[in-house]
Amino acid sequence: MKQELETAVAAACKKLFNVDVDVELTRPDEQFGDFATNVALQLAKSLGKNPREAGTALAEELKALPEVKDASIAGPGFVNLTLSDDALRTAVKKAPSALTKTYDGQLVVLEYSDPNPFKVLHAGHLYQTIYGESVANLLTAAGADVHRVNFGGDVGLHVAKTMWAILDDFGGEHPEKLADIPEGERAEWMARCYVAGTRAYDEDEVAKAEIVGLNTRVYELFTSNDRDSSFAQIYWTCRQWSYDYFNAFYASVGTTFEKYYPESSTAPLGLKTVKEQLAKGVYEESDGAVVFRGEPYGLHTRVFINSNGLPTYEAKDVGLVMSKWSDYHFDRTIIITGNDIVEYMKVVLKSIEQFEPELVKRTTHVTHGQLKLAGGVKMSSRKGNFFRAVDVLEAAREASREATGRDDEAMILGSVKYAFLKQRIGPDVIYDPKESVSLEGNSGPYLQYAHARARSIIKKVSGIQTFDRGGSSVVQSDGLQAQSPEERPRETHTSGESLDAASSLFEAGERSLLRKISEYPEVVDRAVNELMPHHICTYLYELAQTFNRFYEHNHVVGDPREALRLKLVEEYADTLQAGLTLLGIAAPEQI
RNA sequence: GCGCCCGUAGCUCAGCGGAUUAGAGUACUUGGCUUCGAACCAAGGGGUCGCAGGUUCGAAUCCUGCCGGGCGCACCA
Repeated sequence: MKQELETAVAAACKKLFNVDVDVELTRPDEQFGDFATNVALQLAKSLGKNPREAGTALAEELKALPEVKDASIAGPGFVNLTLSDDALRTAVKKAPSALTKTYDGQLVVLEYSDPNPFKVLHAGHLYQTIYGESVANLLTAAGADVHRVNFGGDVGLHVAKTMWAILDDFGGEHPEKLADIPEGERAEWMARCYVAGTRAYDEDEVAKAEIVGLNTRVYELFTSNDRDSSFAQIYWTCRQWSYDYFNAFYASVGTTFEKYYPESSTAPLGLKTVKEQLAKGVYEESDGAVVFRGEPYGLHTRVFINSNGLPTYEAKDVGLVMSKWSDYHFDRTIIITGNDIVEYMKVVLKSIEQFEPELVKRTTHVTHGQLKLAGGVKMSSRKGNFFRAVDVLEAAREASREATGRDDEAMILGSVKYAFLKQRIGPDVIYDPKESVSLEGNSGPYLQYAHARARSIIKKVSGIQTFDRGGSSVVQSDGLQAQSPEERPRETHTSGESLDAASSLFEAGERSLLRKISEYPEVVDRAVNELMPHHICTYLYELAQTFNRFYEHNHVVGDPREALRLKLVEEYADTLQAGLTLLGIAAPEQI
């Protein structure tokens, strides 16, 4: 609807003023109308006209459009448009198919979460998982073929630190002692070892030297394909424990990754690529290391291969990017990480751009801020007072129990997801468990409740009217693309009245709700284009408020306009559900 | 020191390809449940949009400088 109107407004400008303009319609305050444009203000100068004059002429011209009930000039020169009720109804009916297929047929590789084996899944990983999953849903809705992948360090210094602490704990290379670690405590035990290893590395010179040695040994497990030595048995078992834990955790929050790219697999390719490009002059040697000089591009210099000949994170990332490229030949790849590595990533990508410019052109790096607990508690995975992914969920669970006395997992997950997603991606996120589980205000549970309440109205009516249709099938039916769309309510109750009432088919409250529902595709489009799900959150909350206002003043069941209103409730519930689904949040029929 | 990001109501945030009277939530005050789930709705107080310039008919939004906060700047990830 929006696009058609924009085209029509542009055409009107062409006709009236003989100019080509890109018209961007906005959604003004409801009192002004359904859409607004400021083209008159833009054009006034070049046309040498008074903006109100130009706007008045444009408004007159637009009144002739069949979709437009009213057009008027306002303020300095805005043209406000009000849709006809027919146009509004059509817009809502078409809403599901109105999504712009921005990514139609494109293969998109989405990389997020990226936890390291041998370390803990921390709160940031959870944030990325939730955000990434929502982006995946958005892209899919926009027509993309999305592949979720995950990158993580199964080699590197952090692994050596954990391994050192394990060996220290076991008093040597005793893989048989792994059996003593209870299954449910494996992940936590490894996290503790990492902390112990890190402390030893920082405080004990001897341990530090041993850890550096272990780092090389871990790499050698791969080059020599060692799976049998005592050291290898410990390493491979713990590595698998990590991946098992990741998979279980992701499943519990509703994500499945198609592919893990362990660093051990990207390191050789990265090393090879960097060495090749070293020969071609992209990288250069410096103090025994291989570096990329970023200064000519306004960036800084980074080490890709250290002076021991081992690939650093930089080289592994080169390998990762190259692996994804050869595996998928994607149209676009989106990498989601914390914003502490923005500059780092620029250097890595700039270096790759020197030999694979197309690949870099297709890469988007999205970053987010740190997750903080309300109250200003700081966390550090190094010190061991880390804020783990499970801690976030546990905090929500506890707050929810306190608030409702219940333990509803769908609601708890919805709380956390919504709390994370409602904020614009980028800045730090302050998470307040109590607020997130609150049933009042802009929260996940509020929306889940709003949805369940609407479903219960529908259920109630279907129970009274036609036992034949069955409650469950009614609520399951997708009203937005329903087989029996708006005709039924219209003909039943309103078509007759509408003929003499020149004003409108819908009463004010009904129209407000309908108008709000009609915005859905525009909001999703925007969220897709900006990769920002928070637009959907803002919208859904406004939608629920609009509905509650309608519901407060308009009876549905038993009203002469019941059929039409019921249809509205259905459209509303379907829209709410669709939006929540895009966010990765469950919309139960009952809570 | 250099670079990147961020400063909007007490708190947490929308709005930032300029524009119709700066919006929500929360907290506070008040009113509304014999009626479809009140987990709701309505009303009120609360803002020099960090500060100062600039561009513009018009700036929270764009540009410059400053102040405040976060992060990053060679062999960690």
